[in-house]
Amino acid sequence: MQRTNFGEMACSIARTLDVIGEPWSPLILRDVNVGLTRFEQLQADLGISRKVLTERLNHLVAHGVLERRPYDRRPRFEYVLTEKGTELVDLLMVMVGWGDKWLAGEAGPPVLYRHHACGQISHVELRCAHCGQPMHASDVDPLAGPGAAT
Amino acid sequence: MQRTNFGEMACSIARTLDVIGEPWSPLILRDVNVGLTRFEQLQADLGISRKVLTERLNHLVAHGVLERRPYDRRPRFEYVLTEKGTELVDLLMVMVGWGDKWLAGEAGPPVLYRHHACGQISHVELRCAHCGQPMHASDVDPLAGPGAAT
DNA sequence: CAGCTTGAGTTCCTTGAGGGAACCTCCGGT
DNA sequence: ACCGGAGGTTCCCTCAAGGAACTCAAGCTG
Repeated sequence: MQRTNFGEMACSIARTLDVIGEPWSPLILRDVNVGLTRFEQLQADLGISRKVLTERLNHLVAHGVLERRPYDRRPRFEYVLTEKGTELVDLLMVMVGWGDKWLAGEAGPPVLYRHHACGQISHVELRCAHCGQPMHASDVDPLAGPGAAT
Repeated sequence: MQRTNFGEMACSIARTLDVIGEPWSPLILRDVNVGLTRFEQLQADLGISRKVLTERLNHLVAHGVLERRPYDRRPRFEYVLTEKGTELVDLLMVMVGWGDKWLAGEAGPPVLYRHHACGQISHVELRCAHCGQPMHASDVDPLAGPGAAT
């Protein structure tokens, strides 16, 4: 499958997909985020092929999303989120919000989140970083930016 | 490639990936969102194989993200976002935010967004739907929900 | 009416990524 | 010296992505 190169496109969505666009990567980040940081843990939890897991981890490390570091004198490694990777978890939280709302069905969401600041079970909402008002697709106008394609 | 079935997992991230987890789908939604709604337009803009585009569109329609509807007496169709699909665009906006910050490089972001409410060039930020304070991965505790795996 | 055009797919072939299982290697413990 | 476990690597097989050619229906053109 000669996959199209998304990283070259003049689009931040395509570029982001070049980093985590293949379906295992978000699940790897989810697991790393909750403390499943080792190869064997990830493989067992996800049921992913060891070969593919190796590829994904290398890819995520190469893109600066994860950091591979030893945790023993033996050759043992764990994968931890970098700052760049931690900010990607925002994306996961939005996926959770959408999946909980539209795909959970009668059983309800599999996981709930309690917000530290208010102590309530809640979910994320998109706001404008400038004025704090809600900011969805219909609330913005796109303009050509400095990095626009020629 | 006998792909793993993400839809069956008790995880809203995996379920969401089952719907838009393959890398073309977010780009299709992006295009549909900005008015490229017809088969030929999508194919030309994305450079995607016609076969794969057909598969993706059918998949997105089957999952209620897009609606296929005729726009002529001839057999001509356009794809429009449903409410479910429109809410998925939030995910794209978060991807844009991350890509702009971490992947745009020296050229800067390819597209800027002006927020209607304040008129400023801005980007999205995650807030708690309950109290309005910032809500990121480190600000929440996960709890087992009603739909948790047995 | 015959023929052309256009949008929207469908078919077919080739390539290569994902799955799965077996294998390898390094190192500390006994 | 042997065992065992973490962290991969190698191998083969299958099936999805790419790409180009083909089809089909409806309107338009002369």
